Amino acid sequence: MDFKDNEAIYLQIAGYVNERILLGEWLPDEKILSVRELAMELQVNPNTVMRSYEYLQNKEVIYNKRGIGFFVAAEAVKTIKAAKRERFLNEDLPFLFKTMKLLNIELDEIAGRYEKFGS
Amino acid sequence: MDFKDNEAIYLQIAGYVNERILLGEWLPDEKILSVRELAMELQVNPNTVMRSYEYLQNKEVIYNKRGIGFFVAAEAVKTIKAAKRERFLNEDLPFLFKTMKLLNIELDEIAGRYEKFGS
Amino acid sequence: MDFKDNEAIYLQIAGYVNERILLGEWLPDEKILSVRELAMELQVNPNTVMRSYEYLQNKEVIYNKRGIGFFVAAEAVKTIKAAKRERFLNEDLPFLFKTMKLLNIELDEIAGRYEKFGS
Amino acid sequence: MDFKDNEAIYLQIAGYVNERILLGEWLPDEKILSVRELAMELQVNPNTVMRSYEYLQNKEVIYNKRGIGFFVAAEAVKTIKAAKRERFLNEDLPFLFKTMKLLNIELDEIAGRYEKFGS
DNA sequence: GTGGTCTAGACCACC
DNA sequence: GTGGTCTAGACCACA
Repeated sequence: MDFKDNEAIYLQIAGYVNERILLGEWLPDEKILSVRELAMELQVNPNTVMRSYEYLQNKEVIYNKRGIGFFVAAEAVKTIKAAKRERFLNEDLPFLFKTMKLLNIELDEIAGRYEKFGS
Repeated sequence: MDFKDNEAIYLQIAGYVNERILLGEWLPDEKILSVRELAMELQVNPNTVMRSYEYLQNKEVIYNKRGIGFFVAAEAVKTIKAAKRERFLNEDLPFLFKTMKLLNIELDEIAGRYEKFGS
Repeated sequence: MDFKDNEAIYLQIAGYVNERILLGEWLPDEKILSVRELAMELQVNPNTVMRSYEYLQNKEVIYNKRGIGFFVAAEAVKTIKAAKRERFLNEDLPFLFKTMKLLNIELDEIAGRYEKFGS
Repeated sequence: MDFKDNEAIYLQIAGYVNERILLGEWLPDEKILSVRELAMELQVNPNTVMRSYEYLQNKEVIYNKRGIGFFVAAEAVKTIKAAKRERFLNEDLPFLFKTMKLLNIELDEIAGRYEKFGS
């Protein structure tokens, strides 16, 4: 994993953890990598990973058992998707529509491109 | 005008200037507000507006006559739209499609919301 | 039994043992659960229970017979209550009064809630 | 200001800021000390103050204007008091009542001490 | 072993 | 000047 420059590393790590949960690699109530382990794996300072975990804990995506480690929250997938949906509907879509009107792009064209869209 | 938290203010101001040009409020080769005037209007530090103008000058949306002020570039509208189109096709659309798949949102739903979308 | 997040688990376990003594479930000079047994019961690492027992031993609530186990001190109930009273008068009450003033809560309201308070 | 040992310094600083707001020393929408300034004043590392400010920002007690500083939220006093009330009613009071029953302390006695309570 | 906190010092974008 | 992020390294309580 390599990091983009325009987003804080700890947020990118949080996103990375989200992905692994969404992909089902890390299951509910399963222990995730310890702060030090993930820091090693990502070649990053443990403090930075710690910050990601704190962030995810606030978002209720992971929880902590003291002295043992961090665990995937039971509702993690639901929580993550809800957050993404929220953002998509309230921010991304309106922006999209506005841009479409401005550039005179119709839904038909979008649909056409959607067909061809693979991944 | 109030500013979002997650984007640099000078970029938001640049966007605001783009809007006024696109809306035809500021016409080609017309002088736009001076740095100080716009700073007053937006309740912002003049340095910040200056930075926006420099940014827009780089993008060839405005140009400068020394000692007089900044002016809308002749091709400003075309330039702005080209940039937006570029970004729309290469970044926004792929993101849209990816998110739709992830959240199980179909084009129908997008279309439905597009109908209701006013402004 | 499940543990709160803001207090060390070994202290919560100590409190739990206190409760059982106060409730008369464990009587003076009676053997209490072994470290391993209580650890099993509470789904906790034996080290942690050991720490609770050491703590209670310091407080003279329980005592140890080497090779046999831990026993409720003869004066355990008196000791526990004295400690609670001490803390109540010197810490809890002043805090109560301070908070009442700050939040404009009168004794009447406290009394009202006291009525409704069951357990 | 000197720090207790059993609570994280950044939380104690957050409490200290809360106090100053409750006392009316720092008013709504007023700029508070910069991270570096408060760090100097309290003889503490700026990172630690930063952490306090982040914490208070999450709690919506202060907000940030980028490049300018942190400001007291308009509803800060209300927010702080609501949080304190919440905790008082749901955690402190039940504990208080339980202890009273255990120690055979009646409300009368509390009332008596409340009279004498000065500060 | 785990997380949690703190310090020191650095660099950056932004206002 | 402001906050924001990151690193390095330390120490601690807890399980």
